[in-house]
Amino acid sequence: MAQSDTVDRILDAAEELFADRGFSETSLRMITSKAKVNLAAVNYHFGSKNALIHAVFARFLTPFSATLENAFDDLEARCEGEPPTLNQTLWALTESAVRMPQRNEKGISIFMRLLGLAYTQSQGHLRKFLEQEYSQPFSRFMRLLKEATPQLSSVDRYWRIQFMLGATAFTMSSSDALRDILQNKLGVETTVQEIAARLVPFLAAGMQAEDAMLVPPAHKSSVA
Amino acid sequence: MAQSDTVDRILDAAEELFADRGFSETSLRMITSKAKVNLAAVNYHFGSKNALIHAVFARFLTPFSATLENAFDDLEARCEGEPPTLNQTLWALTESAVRMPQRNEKGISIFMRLLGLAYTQSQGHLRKFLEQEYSQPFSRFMRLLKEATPQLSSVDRYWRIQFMLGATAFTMSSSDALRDILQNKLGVETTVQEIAARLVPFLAAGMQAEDAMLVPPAHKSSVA
DNA sequence: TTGCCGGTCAAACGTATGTTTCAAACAGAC
DNA sequence: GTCTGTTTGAAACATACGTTTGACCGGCAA
Repeated sequence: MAQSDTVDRILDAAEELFADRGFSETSLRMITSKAKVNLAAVNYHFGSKNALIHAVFARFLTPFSATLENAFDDLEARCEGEPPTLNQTLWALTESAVRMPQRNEKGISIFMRLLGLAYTQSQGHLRKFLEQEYSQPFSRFMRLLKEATPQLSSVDRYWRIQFMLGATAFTMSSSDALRDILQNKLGVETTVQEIAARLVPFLAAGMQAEDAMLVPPAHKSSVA
Repeated sequence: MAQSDTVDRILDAAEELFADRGFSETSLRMITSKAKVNLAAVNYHFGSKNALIHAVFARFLTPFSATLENAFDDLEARCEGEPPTLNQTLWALTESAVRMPQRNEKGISIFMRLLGLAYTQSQGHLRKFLEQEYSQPFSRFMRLLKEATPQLSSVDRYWRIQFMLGATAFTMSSSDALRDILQNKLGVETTVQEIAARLVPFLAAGMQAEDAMLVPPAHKSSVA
């Protein structure tokens, strides 16, 4: 009943509300009333709303980055010196995300949505916090990407990584809404795992597209 | 000096601040002080903050959707019954965006960033407004995409369109910052047109990737 | 001149926010 | 049981927000 209960209830409520509505649009009063906790508890246990946001991210990002490091270790061990392929690298990332122990069935999509928001919403303090705390697995991922696409120029690779990040962050940040639309329009249920499974081939194909052409194609030209 | 000046100054300031910081994080007082205009002017000329947001979008979205319809008309006319290819359709869109008359050099990236925010930030009123006002060119683009990718299932196509939107909105929305990073890291200058020229092949390749596999690949499997 | 009206201005309104305060309740050690 | 440090509770605080008000200005028609 002591600290851990209140702290966890606050984190649970905050996580869900942040994912639903964003950070600025979620007030401490919404959080504390959803958590059935006194308003002052947030500032008592966390110090400030920003610190609460950091705590929400740390709670899933710290174990996730550990899982991810292990996945990368395994991958590199299996490859015995050969650099892992692009597909392998992307799958190591998505599998680590999907296989994370989840607090409830919405765990993964909340997780993804929060990451998308972190990129999208211009919360300077959040970006600083994430860069300070989790730069290592991020850099390692970037290195693996580089080794998996030696045919790309640095500039091409740079931009294509941005495109991948964008497709991922954007899709995940609105994945609930997108799933709803899909269900209403086509009557199809979708899990986050399936979205990820659709996303990875898209990213891999885009990443390995023919060299970017710097002029529009002639009329009536075909693709491929 | 009369109405138009104040109205435009408010729109200019709001557009830039919204693109920089998001909607909820931008107060009317920030806007009016940047625009050097009295606080009450916003409510006088627009009625409310939400209506101002709508006006900001309408100012560039209305001419853009007209330009886009023309580009699609031209494209379909040139194709004489044959459905335009995916590459042609994507180029028609990007060219329309890039060729729009811009108020300043940041015009395009602000434009893109706002579109990304509209999708990402959970502003129900905005989504409703955009759907009501601009459903026609959007539906037409969707139809062209569908005809250009008959091999895809509806569900695959739906998700891949989301991935394209994400890569585009995300990249363009932060293209200023990304360009700066690129210049510092690699010493390369980049224009929005060049980014678009890199983006289109990435999108086309991703859109036409092999069917999504719903399980991770076996170890050490290659891509392509 | 007079009257009017679209536009601007400083000031205030009511509300919601994050944060702080301080007394009460609690737990565990002695 | 008493003491001590920690956690909760209701209330208040200061601030920022979107919006409204009513006085004021300037041009223009009558």
